[in-house]
Amino acid sequence: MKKKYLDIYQELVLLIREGKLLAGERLPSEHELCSRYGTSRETIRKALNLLSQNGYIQKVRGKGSIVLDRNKIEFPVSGLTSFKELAEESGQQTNTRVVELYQIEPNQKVMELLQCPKDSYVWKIVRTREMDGEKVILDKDYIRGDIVERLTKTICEDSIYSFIEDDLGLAISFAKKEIVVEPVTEEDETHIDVETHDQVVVIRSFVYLEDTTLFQYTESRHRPDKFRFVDFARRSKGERFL
Amino acid sequence: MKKKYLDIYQELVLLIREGKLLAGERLPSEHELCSRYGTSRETIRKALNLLSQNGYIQKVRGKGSIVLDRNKIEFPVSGLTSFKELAEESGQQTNTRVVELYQIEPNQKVMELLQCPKDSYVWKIVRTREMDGEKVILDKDYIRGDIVERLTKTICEDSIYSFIEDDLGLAISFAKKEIVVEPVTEEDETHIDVETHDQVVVIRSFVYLEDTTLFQYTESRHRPDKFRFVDFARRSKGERFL
DNA sequence: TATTATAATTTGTATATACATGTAATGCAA
DNA sequence: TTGCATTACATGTATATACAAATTATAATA
Repeated sequence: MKKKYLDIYQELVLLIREGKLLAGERLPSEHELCSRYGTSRETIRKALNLLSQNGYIQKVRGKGSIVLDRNKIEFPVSGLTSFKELAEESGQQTNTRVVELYQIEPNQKVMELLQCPKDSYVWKIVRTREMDGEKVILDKDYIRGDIVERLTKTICEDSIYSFIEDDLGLAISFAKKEIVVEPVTEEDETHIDVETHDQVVVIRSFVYLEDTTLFQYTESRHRPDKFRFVDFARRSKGERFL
Repeated sequence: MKKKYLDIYQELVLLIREGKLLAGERLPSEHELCSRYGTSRETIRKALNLLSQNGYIQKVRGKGSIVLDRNKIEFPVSGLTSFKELAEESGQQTNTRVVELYQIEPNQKVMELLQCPKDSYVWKIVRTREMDGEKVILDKDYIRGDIVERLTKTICEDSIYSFIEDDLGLAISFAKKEIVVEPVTEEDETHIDVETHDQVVVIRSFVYLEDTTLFQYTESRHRPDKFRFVDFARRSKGERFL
C-alpha cells in the first residue's frame, strides 16, 4: 500500500533537516498542504501529527504549525535507535568487537526473563564498543533462539537490528528501558577502559515484537563520562489527570 | 468541548490499571467499542492510539488490541512528570526544601539560554528533595519572570507545575532533556547527602509552552544510587529509513 | 486614531463511507 | 482427517463533510 501520509511526513522532515523550513517559521496551512499534495485533510493531519510527536513541529490551534529548533540541543537518541545508527548519525569513529557469541543452556535466569519455551535456547552476545580508540561500552544481548535461529559474528559486528528487520523480516515494535548507575563489575573492568571510574551507567532494555512477544533483553553498560541520553518528550494528553 | 476520545481513553486506562483488563487479553474490537460507546470508529481509534503511545496496548493488524503488562517493569517516568507527581505515584516518603528563591539580574548566562527580553528578570529556585530522610536530589530551576510573575516559597514546596498549569492557566507542551553523569560540585556536597559518591546524575531540561516559547531551564542533580529513569519507547514509523 | 465588532483563516473534534490488508474461522474436497 | 480455498472479521489507509474553537485580519464605530 502507498501510505501517503508517511511519504508526506518524510518529505517534510527532509525540508526541515535541510534547512528549507527554518525554526520559528510556519508550515503551510493544512488546507494549503492538501491542495499541494492532492490529498485529504486527514491524511495531511496524520503526517503533521507524526512531525509533532517526533519533535519537528508544534501545532498551535488557530495559528498553524511552527517548526521547532531541533539542532539547538542535539537530538533524540530516544526511541530504539541502535548503537550503529546512532554512531553514524553523530559521525563518530566507532568500532564493534564481538567478545562472546554462543547459545546458553535452558533453565537459566535469563530464560525465565525472556519467557522462553523450555526446549529452546537463547543467544548470548557480548560486544564492546569503541569510540575514538577507547572501549567505553559493554553490550550484553540475550536473544531468543527460537525466533532468531541463525546468528554470526559478522552480523553482530554489523547491526543485529537491521539483520532482524531487513533480513528476517521481523518487526521490532517497542521497548521498555531502565537507566541506572551501578558499581563496576569485574566483567566491566575486563572489557571497558574504565580508568579511574568505579561506576557505570546501565541501560536495561526489554525489546518486543509486533505481536507483543518479548524476544530480546539487553544490558548496555557505559563508562559514565561517555554516556549521554537525549530525549524529546511531550506532555501527554490524558495522563495528567490521573 | 467534549473530547470523547479522551474520555474513552481515560476510561480504558482505568480498566487496565484496575486489572479489569488483564495483560495479554484482547480489547473489544473497534467495531464493538463503537457501539458500546456510541461513537464513530475514528473516535475510538484516537483513543486506542493514545493507549498505544502510552504503552497500555499493542495494536496488531487483523487481530485486535492486546493489553500490555505495565507492571512487570515499573513505569514511565518519562514525559514531563514532576518530582511530586512521581513521588505520589510510587508512594515514597518525600520532602521538598526550598534553599534559594530570588530573581537574578539580566545579562547572565541563563538569561541568554532562556532567550529573555533584555529588561525582564528570571526566577532562580534551588530545592533539595528528600527521600526516606536523605537529601538525594538537588533541583535548580530558572523560570522566566515575564511569564511567571508571582512565585512564593509555598508554591515551590508544593508543585510549580500544577501552579503554572492550574492557577496561571499556562499550557506546558514539551521538553528537551539531557541525562549525563558529572563530578560532584561543592554545591552538590552542600545540599545533597553525597556520602562517598564523587559523581551525580544530571538531568538538564528545557521546558516549552504551547506557543513554543522556552520558559524554564532545570538542572536536576541526583545521587547516583537513588537515580532511576524508566522509559517506554516505540520504534517510530518514519524514522528508520533515514 | 483607537477601540470594538465582525469576518476570514486555521486547527481540533466527530461522523460516515469505501477499500486495502492481515488474521482467524469456516466449509468443501480429497 | 487433512489440506486448501473461501468467507468473515479485524485493523490500516484515504476521502468527504460538518461544526467547534482559537487566532488573525478586516471593517465598523466612537
